[in-house]
Amino acid sequence: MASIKDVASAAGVSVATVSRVLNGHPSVSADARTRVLAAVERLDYRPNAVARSLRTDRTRTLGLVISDVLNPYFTELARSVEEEARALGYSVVIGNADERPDLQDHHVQTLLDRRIDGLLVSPTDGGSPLMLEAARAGTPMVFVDRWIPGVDVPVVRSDGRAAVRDLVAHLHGLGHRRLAIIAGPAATTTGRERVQAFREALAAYGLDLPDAYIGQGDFQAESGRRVTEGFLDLPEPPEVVFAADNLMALGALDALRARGLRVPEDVGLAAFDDIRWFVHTDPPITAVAQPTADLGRAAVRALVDRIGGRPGESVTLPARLVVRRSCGEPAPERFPHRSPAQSPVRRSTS
Amino acid sequence: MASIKDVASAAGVSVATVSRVLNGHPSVSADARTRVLAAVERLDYRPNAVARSLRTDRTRTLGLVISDVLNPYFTELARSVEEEARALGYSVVIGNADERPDLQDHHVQTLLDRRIDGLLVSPTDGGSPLMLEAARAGTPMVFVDRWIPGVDVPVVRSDGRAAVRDLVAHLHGLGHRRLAIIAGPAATTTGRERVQAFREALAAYGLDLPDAYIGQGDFQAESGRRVTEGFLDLPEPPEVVFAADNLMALGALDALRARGLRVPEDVGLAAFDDIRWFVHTDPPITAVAQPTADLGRAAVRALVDRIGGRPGESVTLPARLVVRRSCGEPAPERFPHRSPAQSPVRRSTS
DNA sequence: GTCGTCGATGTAATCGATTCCACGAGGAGG
DNA sequence: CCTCCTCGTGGAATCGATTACATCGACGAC
Repeated sequence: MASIKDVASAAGVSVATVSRVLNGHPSVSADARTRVLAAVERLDYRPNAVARSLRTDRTRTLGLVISDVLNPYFTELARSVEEEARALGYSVVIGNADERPDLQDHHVQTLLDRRIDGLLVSPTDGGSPLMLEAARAGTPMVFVDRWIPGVDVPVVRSDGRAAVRDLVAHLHGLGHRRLAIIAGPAATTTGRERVQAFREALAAYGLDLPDAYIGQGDFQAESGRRVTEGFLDLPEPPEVVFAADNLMALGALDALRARGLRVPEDVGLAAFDDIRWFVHTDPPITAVAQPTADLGRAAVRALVDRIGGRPGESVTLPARLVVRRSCGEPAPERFPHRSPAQSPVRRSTS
Repeated sequence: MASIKDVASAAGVSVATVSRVLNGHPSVSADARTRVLAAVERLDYRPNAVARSLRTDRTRTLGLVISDVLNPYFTELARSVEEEARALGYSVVIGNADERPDLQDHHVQTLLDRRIDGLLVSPTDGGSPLMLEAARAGTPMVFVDRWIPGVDVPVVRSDGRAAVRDLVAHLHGLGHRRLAIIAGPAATTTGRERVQAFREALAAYGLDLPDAYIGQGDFQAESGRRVTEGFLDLPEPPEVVFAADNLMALGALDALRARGLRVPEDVGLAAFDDIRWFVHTDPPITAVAQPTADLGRAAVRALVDRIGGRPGESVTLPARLVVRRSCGEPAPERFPHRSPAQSPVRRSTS
């Protein structure tokens, strides 16, 4: 592959002049410029980004470490991050942690070794020494979705409390009283917060959240299935199960189906994180929707600010409730001609 | 950040010795080795991958350009690619083309500029000059899922012909005769092949595939919706719609619902590419499942072979049909406890 | 006419690693 | 005792860019 030297000799100038032309430096004669550009064209020359990065100490690359690529929420986040980054002249390298702290550290380490300009992380745990150290060492960093408390790093996330209150109001209005939650890992902020928001919302209706109705999941489908089975084995199973992410909702649905239970007649189901497929599941699933793409964009802007030496602001955007049929209430506008005979009927499950 | 020089002076040796220790070169004294390792530890030293790559001309990075991150098929592919690559000591940089040739070229160019060791591509079109040139210039390259004919590059893909034959047999057995397909872009191999396989399978049953029953989609949900609406407006709409990927199936489902049609009673639906949610859609969707993770692994192995100077073999794995209820046949084993009263009841929704 | 300024250009240092080559010490073999 | 290897080590070149500094010619001001 042609190097800057080849271009220089082909154009009859020095490498300095070639570099000036390529970087838009003003003091280059028109003649030299055209000769250089012609040589570049002729040789199909492309600057070696590796060499350039070594010299300038900037890679124009952002690292994004997400918790799980198979989760549509993160995939949408990744897409908006890449889009915004591209608009700002950066590339994005994605690392998938698969909800495993060791894999997360592997990717963080690899990205730091590659000297990325900044790091966007949705931590899978309470904070690895590696990440804390990187933050302290001054690596430009921004947390997105999840964060690590006590670290001085901007956080871009969504606040689901209002939406969870709306959800509980909705469930309460439908007559449900025994509400359970499939929680995410306690090591994650979103794992804790969603339980907390749910508990507070229940309290506002004088409802309790007993320990038996808090199932410990790990944001993966299999844990949703396992926890749901536990709920169903209780002497008094919950009337509605609220999954703290969409994959655990999928697992919950698997478990309910395996037992031949109907949703919402036998057990209601709701999820945190909305995805397109929820419209077409049987039944359509009521969910708390985050403004995912906005989060991604805001996170990139905050990170690029940090890279540029500016402070980089934390952002919190509200989530909203999307009511569908999985908790009992029909969504009439989607099925305008549905007769009363088809409305959900409450029946015993055991 | 500490450099190799800092380590050298801290350990009282030359940079050459530090480099030898770090790279496991045999001729280093035990004494020097321990001093170097101690200094590395103390300074938290990590080799600068950028500098190393410049010198060695190897980045230990693979580029993966996929057609659409929002498509669960590609996301699963990306995951298995990263996993296998990591096992072989490589990192993966993903570029999302969003089914746009210009974006695809942008990512290919960026990856080449970064001097990735090899490129894994699922081309969105018939072959950009850029990619053809890169292949000709000797960049180690492997096509996965889709490919560009006439280029001497290994292809790792899945053959859906047998599964499509099984699908048509299934549909024919259910009494369906008017079968339509939502095709992918004609510029992609998968776009063409799936239509071709469908047509051949139909021919085996003496069925025709009229032009009116071939809708031109672009592998995105919106096109599935649009094409399906066109089908429904025909004087004689098809009995079953076969979507050439899962996103177009989603769009088709949207369109069918918007018209108040029932699946499969009014119109059947099948899809190429199976995803977990298809089990829980209303109704569960019959699909052709690719061995996605195997494809990803095989592609990485082929690419790493190429990088190592070995030939790198093309691989074709068979897809298989997964029958669910969306074309008319119930899958009883999935709902073992369902009583007759709870069986799907045929009712009008409109 | 001389001097200072400015624009265009080239030379060379530099980034942080790897690696070729030379060199000295020490041991084996004659 | 001398020669020849081998081993451990350091010096310096190198990868491909950017950029500080020096140089040189032309031109305007005095």
